[in-house]
Amino acid sequence: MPRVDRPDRGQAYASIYGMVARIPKGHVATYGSVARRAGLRSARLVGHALAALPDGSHLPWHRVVNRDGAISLTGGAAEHQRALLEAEGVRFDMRGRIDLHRFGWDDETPLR
DNA sequence: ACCGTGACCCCAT
DNA sequence: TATGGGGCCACGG
Repeated sequence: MPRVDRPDRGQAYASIYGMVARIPKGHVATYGSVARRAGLRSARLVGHALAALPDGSHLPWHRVVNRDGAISLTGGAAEHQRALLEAEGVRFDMRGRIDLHRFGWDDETPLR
């Protein structure tokens, strides 16, 4: 019997991908919120699952950012993600952060 | 099996 | 606002 609070990797990944697919265009969700919505307790697992996506994936992986509203990817990939978001209307401030009060999916509030 | 390393997050100070 | 420490999970050496 699999533990309900710790589903196997396949279940976890499926839940994560399902939630990411629901993020509306022009909005973003955080790793932590995706994890919670998917019934998981690890935000890291979300990042791990997204990193495992094939290049041609239709999933809107770029709509997932960290708690600060910033992009967690490093190097050129970060600029790619930012370009994809800006193309759908998401704005970044001077410090490269997104206002989650404005663009966060479903009442996502930073700072507790 | 142990340890380090992440597309992370939360709390206390 | 900024650190430090702990929790979380998968992977690779």
